[in-house]
Amino acid sequence: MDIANNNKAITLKARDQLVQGREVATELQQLLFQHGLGLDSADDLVAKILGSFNNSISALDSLEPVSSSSSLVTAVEGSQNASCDNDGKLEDSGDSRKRLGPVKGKRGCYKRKKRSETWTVESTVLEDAFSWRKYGQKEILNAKFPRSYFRCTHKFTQGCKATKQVQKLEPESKMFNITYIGNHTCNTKEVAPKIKPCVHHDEIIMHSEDSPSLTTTMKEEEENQHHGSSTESDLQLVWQEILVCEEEHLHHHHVAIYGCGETSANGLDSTDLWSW
DNA sequence: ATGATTTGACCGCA
DNA sequence: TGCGGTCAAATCAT
Repeated sequence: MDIANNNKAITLKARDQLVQGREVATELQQLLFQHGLGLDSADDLVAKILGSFNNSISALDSLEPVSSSSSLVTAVEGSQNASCDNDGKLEDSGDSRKRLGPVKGKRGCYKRKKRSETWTVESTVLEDAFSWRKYGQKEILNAKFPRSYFRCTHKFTQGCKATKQVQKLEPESKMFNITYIGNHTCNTKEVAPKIKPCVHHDEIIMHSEDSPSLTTTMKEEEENQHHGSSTESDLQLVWQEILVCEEEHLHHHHVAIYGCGETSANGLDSTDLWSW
């Protein structure tokens, strides 16, 4: 019944985020210009980012002509209520190695995470500033490659709840879809700074429903506040579709441009991890 | 010896 | 009921 309205709201929300992202990218462009950092590569990158935002917005507009985003909030909030029964207790899903499970000797006795802050990155490299430990891999329906599951190395020592999922996208490309779930609560002082401007993140998408801007993506790790929304997965879907679109436009550059050689704490490397 | 990864089993949710 | 996420024993790497 309300599905159409909901989809429309999601589209509007996605568009809103894109517009904000475009604005911030524009600011970045001006900053680069003003501070005389006019590196050609940086200018090119910003121009591409802007182009991607414009293309995405145009694509959305062709689907759902937009005059204003005013209806967005209420529609989204409405659907949010529908399933937002997050009681907050489910968060500590896998904190204990030995589950206090009711049935002894049974594996997989756990509480599944209901919802936490999630954002998706498409990148050609898997490593980042945090150290991760792989805890699973699974074949995903309709996916060409299995999905790998990582948790923070400090999960048990510091109770860090951050996890990430990594999935290769195309056989011939080195592009990975990396989904980060939850914020790091571990002490990361000793590790590398978060995300540097020259990062390998060719695309950054997020669907943390209330996040003000696409460019705040990686800073999400510093923010623990979260307001649940049932539209998160829908939004992610939208973002990913957008990405696929953009990817077709830009993927030639993506593979070529990045590769700063940054090292990760655990030396994750796509070639090591994905031997297929 | 210790920590990381692999992999099949199991559980929760849609 | 099936899929996706997590657990944990077995195995591998250092």
